[in-house]
Amino acid sequence: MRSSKTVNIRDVARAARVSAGTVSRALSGSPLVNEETRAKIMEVVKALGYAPHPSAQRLSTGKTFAIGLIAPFFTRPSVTERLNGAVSLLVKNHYDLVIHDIETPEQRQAGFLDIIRRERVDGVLILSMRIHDQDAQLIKDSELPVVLVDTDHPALAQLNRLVVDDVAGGRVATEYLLQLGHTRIGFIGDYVENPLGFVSSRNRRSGYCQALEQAGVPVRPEYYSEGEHGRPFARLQARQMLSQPMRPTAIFAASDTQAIGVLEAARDLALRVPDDLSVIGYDDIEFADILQLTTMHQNLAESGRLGVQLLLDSIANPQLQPIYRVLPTELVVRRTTAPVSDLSQ
Amino acid sequence: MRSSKTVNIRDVARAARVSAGTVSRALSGSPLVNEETRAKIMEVVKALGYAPHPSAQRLSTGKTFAIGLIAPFFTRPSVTERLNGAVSLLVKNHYDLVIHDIETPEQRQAGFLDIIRRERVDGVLILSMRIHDQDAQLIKDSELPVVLVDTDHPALAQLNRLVVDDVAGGRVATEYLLQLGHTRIGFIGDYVENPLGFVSSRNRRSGYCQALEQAGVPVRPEYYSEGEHGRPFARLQARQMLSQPMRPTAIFAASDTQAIGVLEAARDLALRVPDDLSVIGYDDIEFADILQLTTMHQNLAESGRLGVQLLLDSIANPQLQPIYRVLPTELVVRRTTAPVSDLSQ
DNA sequence: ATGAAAGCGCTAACAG
DNA sequence: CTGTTAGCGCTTTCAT
Repeated sequence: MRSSKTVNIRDVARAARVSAGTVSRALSGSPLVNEETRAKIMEVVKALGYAPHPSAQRLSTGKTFAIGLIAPFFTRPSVTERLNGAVSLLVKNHYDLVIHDIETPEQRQAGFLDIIRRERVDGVLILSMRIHDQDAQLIKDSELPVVLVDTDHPALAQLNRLVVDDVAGGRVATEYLLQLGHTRIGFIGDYVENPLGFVSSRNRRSGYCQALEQAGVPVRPEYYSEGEHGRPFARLQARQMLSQPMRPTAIFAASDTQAIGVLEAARDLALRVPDDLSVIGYDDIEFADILQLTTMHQNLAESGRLGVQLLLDSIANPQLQPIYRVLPTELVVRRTTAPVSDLSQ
Repeated sequence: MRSSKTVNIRDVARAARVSAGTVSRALSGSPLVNEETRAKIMEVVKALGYAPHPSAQRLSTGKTFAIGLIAPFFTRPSVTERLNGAVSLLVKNHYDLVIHDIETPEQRQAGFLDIIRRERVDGVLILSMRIHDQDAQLIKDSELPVVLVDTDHPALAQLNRLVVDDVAGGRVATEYLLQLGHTRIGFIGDYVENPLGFVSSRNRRSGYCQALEQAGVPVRPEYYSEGEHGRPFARLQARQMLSQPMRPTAIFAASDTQAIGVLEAARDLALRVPDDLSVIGYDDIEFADILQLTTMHQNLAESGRLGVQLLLDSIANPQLQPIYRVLPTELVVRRTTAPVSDLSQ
C-alpha cells in the first residue's frame, strides 16, 4: 500500500535528519553545507526518488525556467524549420517551452495577452508574427525579455531582433531574372493584408518592384497577383497569369510553397520549366532541393537557434545591449531558371 | 514611477473592499457570491489588470493546466503533421503545452524521467516514440494520464492508445503492386534497430513479407535494403538496388520521405516512373500529393487531435475506460505506379 | 554549517 | 454570502 502522495522536501529532511532548509541548500549546490551531510542528503534523495515540485519552486523563486514561444506554428514550412532550431537549443538548456500557436486572428489577441506575463515564463520568443501597434505596447510594458525573429516593429527598437531583409532578397531574385534576359517577369504573392499579418511577401514584392524600376522595366499590374497563401492558390494565380496573351517568361514567387504552385500551373498548361518559363522561389525549404527549385536561401533553423540564444542571454543578463541583426539571404540557382529563349516569347 | 511588482489577489481584494477569498471565488465563477460584489470585483480586476499567478494557482490546486508532449518533433514530416492536430486542439482548450523534443537517444532518458511527474503537467501525450521496457515501468508507476499515439507497449494495455496497423498497411501496398503484375518488388526501409526506435518501418516490412509469401513470391534479400532514415540515404539504397542485373520493377518504401529518395534514384539512373519502375510510399504527407506519389494514406493530423481529446477526457474523468483504436490506413493511387510492362523486364 | 520561521500568491475548508 | 485561516512545497533570511 504505497501512499500516493509524492515525496516532498520535508520527507527528505526527516529521513536525512536535517532541516528542509539544508536539503534545499544541498540541492542547489550551496557551498554552505558540509560535504558529509550533502552526501547523506543526496543518498536519501535518490533512495526516495525525490524531485522538487516545479510550481513551488517557481512560486518561491519567481523564476520559471520556461520560455514562451509565439508563432504560427504549422502554417508554413519556413516557420517549422525556424522552430526546429529554436527547440533544439531550448532542450539543450533544460528550458521548458510553453508554446502558443497562432493560426487565427482571434488567437493573436489572446496569445499575446496571455503569455506576456512575467509569472508564466522567463522570456518570450516571437517568430514570424506581424506585431500590431497594440501588441507592441503590451510587449513594451511587460518588462519581460522578448526577442523578435523574422519580424519587427518600429516601437520595439530596444529589443533583440533578428530580421530578414526581404526587400533585398526580392531585389536579388528579380535582378537574377533580369540578368537572364527576362523582362516579362511575374510576381505571385500573398494578399498584402493577410489575417496573420505576415509581411514577408509584401517586402519581397517591394524588392521586385525596385529591381524592375532600376532596370527601366515597367511594373505591370497584369504580371502581379496576390492571393491567399498556399500552393493551390498560387497554382490558380499562376494559371491565370500564364494564360494571358503576352504571358510572363519568368515568375518570382514570394515563397517556395507558392513557387511549387507555379510549377504545377506550368505543368497544367504544358509549359516546360525552365525552357518556357523560369521560376524562382524564396526560403529554400527542403522541398526546394527536391524539386530543384531556384530560390533565395536563408538559414532558417539557425535563425531560430540564434533567437533562443539571444533570449537566454538576456534572461541571464538583462542589462545586455540589445542586438539588431539582419540575417543573410543568398540566391541558390538550381534547375527552374534559364536564360529567356526566343521560343518562350 | 510605477511599482514593478505585479498586482496580486490581495491588491484586488483591498481595492474592492472584500477579502482575497471572495475575489478568488468571484474569479472562479463560484455561485456563492453576490452578483453586485462580483461585478465590483471584476471591475477592479480589469482596472488593475490583474491576472492570477499561474504557479501559485498550480501549487494550491495541484492542477497545472498543462500537458506534456513527448515526440521526436522535427525528425519526420509525419510527426510534424500529427503534432499539428494535437496542438490545434490543445490551444482550443487553453492548455499550456510543455514540449519535450526527443532527437537523440540520450534525450529519451531525460525526457521520460523529467516529464512524467505529476507536478509538472496534468497528462502526457507520447507520439511516435518507441517505448522501452523501463520507460513503460515509469509510465505505469506515474499514475498520470498518458496516451500513446502511433506507438504501443505490451505492458501498457491499461492506457489510451491510438495505433496504426503498419503491418496491414505494408500488406495492402505490396498486394497492390502484386496485383499490377509485379513480382520483383523491392523494399527500402529504416534500420530495424534505429536509435530513436521508430518501429513503423519494421512493421511495414512485415506486411510486405506477408503479402509476398501469401502470393507465393519469394522474399529475396537483394530486394531488401535497410538504411538510415532520410531521403538521401534512401536514394543511395535505391540506386544500389536498381543497379543490379535483375532489378526490381517496383519498390515499396517505408515512408514517403524515402519514396522520394527512390524517385530521385530513378531519375539518376534514367528510369522512367511508372513505366520502368513503380514506386509506392507511406504516410501521404503533403509532398506525396505534389509529386503525385502513390502511397498509403493515414489521417495524421486527426490522430494527433484524437490523442489530445482522449487525454483531456481522461484528465477530466480518470475512471474512463481506456480506448484502444487502430487508425485506418488507405491506399491512394496516384501516378507513380503502373502495371508491370514487358519493357521493364 | 544548520535550524527556525517567514513568505511567494493562491485556494478551500470552516465559521459565521 | 463573506471573512478568516491554514496550507500547497519550496527558498531564503536571520539567528545561532
